[in-house]
Amino acid sequence: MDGLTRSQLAQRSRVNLETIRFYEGEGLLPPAPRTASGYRKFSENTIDRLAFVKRAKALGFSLEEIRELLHLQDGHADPCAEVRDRLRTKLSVVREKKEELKKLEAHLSAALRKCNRTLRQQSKHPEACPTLRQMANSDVHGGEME
Amino acid sequence: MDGLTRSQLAQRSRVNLETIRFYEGEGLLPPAPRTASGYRKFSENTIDRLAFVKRAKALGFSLEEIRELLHLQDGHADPCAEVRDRLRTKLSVVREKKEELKKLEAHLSAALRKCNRTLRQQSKHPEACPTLRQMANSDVHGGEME
DNA sequence: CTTGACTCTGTAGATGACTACAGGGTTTAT
DNA sequence: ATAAACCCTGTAGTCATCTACAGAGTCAAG
Repeated sequence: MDGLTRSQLAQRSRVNLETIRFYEGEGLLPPAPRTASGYRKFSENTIDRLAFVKRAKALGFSLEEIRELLHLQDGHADPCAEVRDRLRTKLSVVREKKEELKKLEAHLSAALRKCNRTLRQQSKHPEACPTLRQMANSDVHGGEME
Repeated sequence: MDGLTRSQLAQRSRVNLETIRFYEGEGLLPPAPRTASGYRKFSENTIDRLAFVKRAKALGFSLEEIRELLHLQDGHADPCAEVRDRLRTKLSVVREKKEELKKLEAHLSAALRKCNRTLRQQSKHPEACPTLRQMANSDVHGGEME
């Protein structure tokens, strides 16, 4: 028999049982088809969808934004031109995030190198580790964000 | 006279007035030095620090995690080896996020290309735009995340 | 045909991250 | 020297995102 129950889906995708219902209500999952007695039956690919939501969340997208991404994905066959515009917007957001992460990675790995250097020399003079200082100002772009 | 008032800092870094006090309380900003009458005086680089917080938030880090990043950055001269371990952990988190974003970018730009192709041909047969379908399953890594 | 595990709905509680007062002191401009 | 514009603290309210009941129905095993 195909179709997962809510708790099966919860286990398989490692989200809370109640969260599934919540997501359905929020439009992040499509309304699940029901059995005669009203039990939800989820298809396998709901697992993928939940994984997608999880990943997008971890990248700093709100549920609202994720809903948009999913609608784009579901190809709610709009006047395609509008879809394209939204895609462009999302794409630029994603690229900005990538840039920010690149900077952050650079800061962290520089700090790590410094830290390692210090540790290697610690046999001679213990103490110290002036750790890392300013990794904050990755360019102070006078920019909005809201 | 040097030192920004709370509202000056708020304006310059485009965060809410109250958020500054909140962040101070949460340890995301160091306790600001005060004037004789108890007014806070912020240094210029607090602006950078707030910018850092904003960026990190947009990348999906919680305030808790950001506090850790900042502590690392402040070089609270710990047994350096422990700092290094934390740096490593953060670094791997950042790299994972980068990977996820790369996938997401690929999905979105593929969708965009498809969308554009369709639009270019629309003179002949309007309608259609089977938009994008599955960009969700970027590999179904059977993985945790919490 | 009962019992225990599971489902449903609706609603309330929890957590993180702000945001907005209220009541009172301080500074500045007139 | 008084009003407007700020600052302080403490506390309460808001919004997003879950998470946990409570009360009632359903299903599968013994």
